[in-house]
Amino acid sequence: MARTAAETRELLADTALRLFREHGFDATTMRRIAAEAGVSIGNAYHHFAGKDELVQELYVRIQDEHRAVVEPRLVEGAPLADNLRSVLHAGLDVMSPYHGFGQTFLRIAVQPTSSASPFSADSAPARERALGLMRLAVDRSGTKVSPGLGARLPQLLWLTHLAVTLHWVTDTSLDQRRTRTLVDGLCPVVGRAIALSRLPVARGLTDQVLILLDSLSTDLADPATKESVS
Amino acid sequence: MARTAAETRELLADTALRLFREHGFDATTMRRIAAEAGVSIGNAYHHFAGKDELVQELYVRIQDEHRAVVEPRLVEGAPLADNLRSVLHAGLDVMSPYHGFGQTFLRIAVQPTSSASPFSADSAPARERALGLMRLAVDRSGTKVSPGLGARLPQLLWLTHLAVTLHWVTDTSLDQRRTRTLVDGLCPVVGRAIALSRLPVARGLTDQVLILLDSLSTDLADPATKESVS
DNA sequence: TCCTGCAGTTGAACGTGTTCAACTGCAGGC
DNA sequence: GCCTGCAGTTGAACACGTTCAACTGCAGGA
Repeated sequence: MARTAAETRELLADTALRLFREHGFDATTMRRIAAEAGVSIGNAYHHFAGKDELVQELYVRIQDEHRAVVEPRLVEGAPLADNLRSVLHAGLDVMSPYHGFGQTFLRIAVQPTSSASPFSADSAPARERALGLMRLAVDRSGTKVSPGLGARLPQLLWLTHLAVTLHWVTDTSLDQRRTRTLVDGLCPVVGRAIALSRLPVARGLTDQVLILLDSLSTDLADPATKESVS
Repeated sequence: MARTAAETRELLADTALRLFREHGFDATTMRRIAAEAGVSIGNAYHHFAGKDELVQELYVRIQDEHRAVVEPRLVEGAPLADNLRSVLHAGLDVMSPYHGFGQTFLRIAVQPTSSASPFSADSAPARERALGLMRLAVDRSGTKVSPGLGARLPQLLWLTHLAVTLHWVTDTSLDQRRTRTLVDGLCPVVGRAIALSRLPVARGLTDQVLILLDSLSTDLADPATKESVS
C-alpha cells in the first residue's frame, strides 16, 4: 500500500471536500472521510491536524479559483467601482457551492489562535494574495486616486470583501441574492466616496481614515504586537 | 427535590457562566456544569437545548449590563462622536471578562439557522434594544444631522458596533488595547463623516448610502424574504 | 542475509455533546 | 385512601472528534 504522503493528503482532501459539498460539514464525519478515501481514521489525522484543517484546504482552493476566475474579468481603464464589482461577484460565484457551511468557514477563520484567521501571521501569504488581487483591480482601473489613499485602497477593499463575505454567510435569501444586491449597491458608493475623498473639503477625513488604516495594518504586519501577559 | 423550572434554569445558567469565566468554554463540560449545579446531565438539557443556548444566556445578560453601564455615561448635548465612544468603550468593558471565548460567542452568533444570530428574526427584541441604545446616543448628542440620515444613523452605528466587536474577538493584544485604539480613532472619523454628509457636495453619496441601508434593514425587518426553494 | 530506521498506517480507546425512555413525587380530583 | 397526570428529573447509551501506542513494509547499509 503506502502511497506517498502527498498522494494520500490530496486523496483525503478531495474526498472531504466532495462530502462537504454533498452532505454539509456536520454530517460529514471523519470516519466517513477516511472510509471513502480508503484509509484509516488515524491516518487521516496523520495528514490533517483535524477536521478544521480540511476546511482550510478548501479556503486555499477557493482563493486560488477566485483569482483565476476574476483576473480575466478585470477591465483595463474601467471605473474602479466596476472592477470591484467583478471581484466581489466572482468571489460569491466561487464560494456559492459552499454556502451551506459558510458558518463553519467563519467559525474556523475567526479563531485568533488558529492559523486560519485572515488576520493571523500564518495566513500572511494568503492575505497578501488577496490584497494583491485588490491591488490589481485598483491598478487596472481608470479611476483617479490620490497617492496616499491609493496605497491603502487595496486594504480598504479587502476589508469590504470581508464584510460582504460576512453578509453572505448570514444571508438566507434564495441563492444569496440579497448579497448580490448589496454588492451592486455598495460598489457605486465606494466609487463615489473615493471621488469625494479627492476634494479639499474631505481632505481632513481622508487623512484620518488613512491613519486609522495604518494602525490596523500594523496589527497585521507586526507579529511582535501579539505579546500577552508575561 | 424538584425546584421550579425557573429556579433550576437560573441555577444552571449561573453555574455555567461562572465556569465559562473560570475555565473557558471548551474546558467547561456539560457534565461539570450539571455536577456543580447539583443536577443531572439530562436535566440540564431539559432546561437548555444545548451548550450553545447557555452562551445565548450570557449574550442577553451582557447586553442588559451594557445598557445599564452606558446610559449614565451618555452626555446631553455632547458631540455624537463622544457619545459613540462611550457606548463602544462601555461595550468592551462589559465583554472584557469573556474575551477568552469571544470566538465561541461569534461562532454561535453567526449561525443563520440559530436564533442567536444578531440578524435573525428571533433576536429582533435584542437587536431593537441595541438599536435603541444607539438611538439614545444620537438623540442626546448635540451634533446636527440631516433628518434622512438621522433615521438611519442608529442602524449605521450598530453596524459599527458589530465591526468593532468583530475586531475585539480577533484582537490578541494585551487587554485588547488595539481595539480601544481602534475605537478612539474610529469615532472622530464617524463624526467627521456625518458632518461632511450635510454638505451639498456629498448629497449624492449620502442618499446612496441611505438607500443601501434601507435595503439592508428590509433584510432584517421582513421575515418573508427568508423564503427558500419551494 | 539480517538488521536498522523511518514514512506511512492502523484501530481501539478516551472524553465529549446530545438523546431518550424510564423514574419520582407531588397536586388535585374522586 | 387511591388513582391520574404531569413537571421535574435521571443516567445509560450513542455517535462523534481526537489521541496514541503499536504495526507494516520497504530502502539501504553491514
